[in-house]
Amino acid sequence: MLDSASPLPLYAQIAADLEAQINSGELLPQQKLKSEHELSRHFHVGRPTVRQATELLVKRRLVERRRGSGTYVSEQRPELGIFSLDGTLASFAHHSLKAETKLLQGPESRSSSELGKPALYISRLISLSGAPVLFEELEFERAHFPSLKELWNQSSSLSRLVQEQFGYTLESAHQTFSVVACEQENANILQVPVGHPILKVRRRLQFRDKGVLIVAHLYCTTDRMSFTQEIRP
Amino acid sequence: MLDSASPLPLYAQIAADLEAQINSGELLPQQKLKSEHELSRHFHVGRPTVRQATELLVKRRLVERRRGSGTYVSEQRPELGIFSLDGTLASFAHHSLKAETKLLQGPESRSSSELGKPALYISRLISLSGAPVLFEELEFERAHFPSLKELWNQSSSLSRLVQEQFGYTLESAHQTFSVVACEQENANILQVPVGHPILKVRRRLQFRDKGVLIVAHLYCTTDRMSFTQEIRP
DNA sequence: CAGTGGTCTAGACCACTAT
DNA sequence: TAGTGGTCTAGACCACTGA
Repeated sequence: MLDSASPLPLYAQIAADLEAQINSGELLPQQKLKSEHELSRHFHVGRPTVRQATELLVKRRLVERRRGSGTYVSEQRPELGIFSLDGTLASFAHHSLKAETKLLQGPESRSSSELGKPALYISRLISLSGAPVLFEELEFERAHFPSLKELWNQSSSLSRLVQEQFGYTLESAHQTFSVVACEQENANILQVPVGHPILKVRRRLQFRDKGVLIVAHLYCTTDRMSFTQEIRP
Repeated sequence: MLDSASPLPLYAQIAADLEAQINSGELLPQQKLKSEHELSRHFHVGRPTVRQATELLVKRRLVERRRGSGTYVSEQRPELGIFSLDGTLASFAHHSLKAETKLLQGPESRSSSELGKPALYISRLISLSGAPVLFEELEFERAHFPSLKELWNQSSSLSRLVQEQFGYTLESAHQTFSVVACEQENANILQVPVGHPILKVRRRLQFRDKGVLIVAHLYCTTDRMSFTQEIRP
């Protein structure tokens, strides 16, 4: 079950195990987890180790503890708004909006003006019932994402890719908001008149020990769609 | 030193003690804290308790742990961008911009359309070297902020007021971004032509066990000033 | 009432850092 | 090598919840 020799600490392995049970549906929302004492016996570890594990899940709001009662799977899956840190695409899935994503330019090499280093460029367009609402340009520092072209999958979450495939830890995100007049090229893509005011967001993602590895520009037509974000302190 | 009878757990008391030392300047940035073993002896508690305490400070980025070396006071005080959760005003202070804030309408009672309950209304204008850049309207659920008029202080941080004076814990913030044409009233205030596109942000602040107690509307002239935000996962 | 999570102790071994 | 933080054990007492 658990591997003491693994570089992953026991509590992280336990957390991963519990998370897998939640994701697989073995543990349903509002369902009570085994008590800490039971888990302690089940995994053959001390209770503090179990607590370290559930602590991780509590912080990620996958479970909640109720004193005197038990630990329960959270009712609501964490909802993500656009401009969240978890990626642009993920935020649509939770709103039962049928958003179509179209990759405009696949991963291709480019010299980045913002990263100051060779980069991989991706642009995509997200539409809602046929109307374009969000045009997104992304640049990845190429040296840190060697096999991005192969791993790239249009339907998967970009943030998950970075986290799970490359193992980089997002430290912070810096975003700048401005209202701009839509330029010719973007006007064609977003199907708005040239000069139409749109929301532009410049996003820079900083990773632990790595610096800024990803920059993105988002162009949003807020008259067709509300863009929301949810933040937790 | 520590009070075992206090409802505040020991680790929280220790964290508060260390935080006070940092804020008072007793502990300077980059300075090393006593080792966990030393702190354990000093406070007459077990080392896990000390770790629980520093864990709180690590999460708030006041200190950072370096394995094999020690625990150090963080170099940078956490910086805040506008649209952060820590309030609108605070974000200017860290950018060495001389922003003037003018209270347009003092705390006054109003029925809130958004909160659905009696509210206290405040509006203020923030200018940069004479040019208005941000108009902010705030509504507080009146029943939860009884003495806001008296406690209100134009220069102090609003978020600190809520946290420290009223003791409410911010749970999450929900923000919606849209580009709108400036209406007559706001156009006068922001000194832009009627119909000029501006960034509007609707912000709802949710507090633990209380629900949404504060809603705000921000109107930003992004052509005069960049609005940025920094988020940490 | 029994069971739960919240807190805490007094140790232990390890990997890592600095000297 | 000595000291540090990272992890873990095997207990303990408490306040709280729910039957």
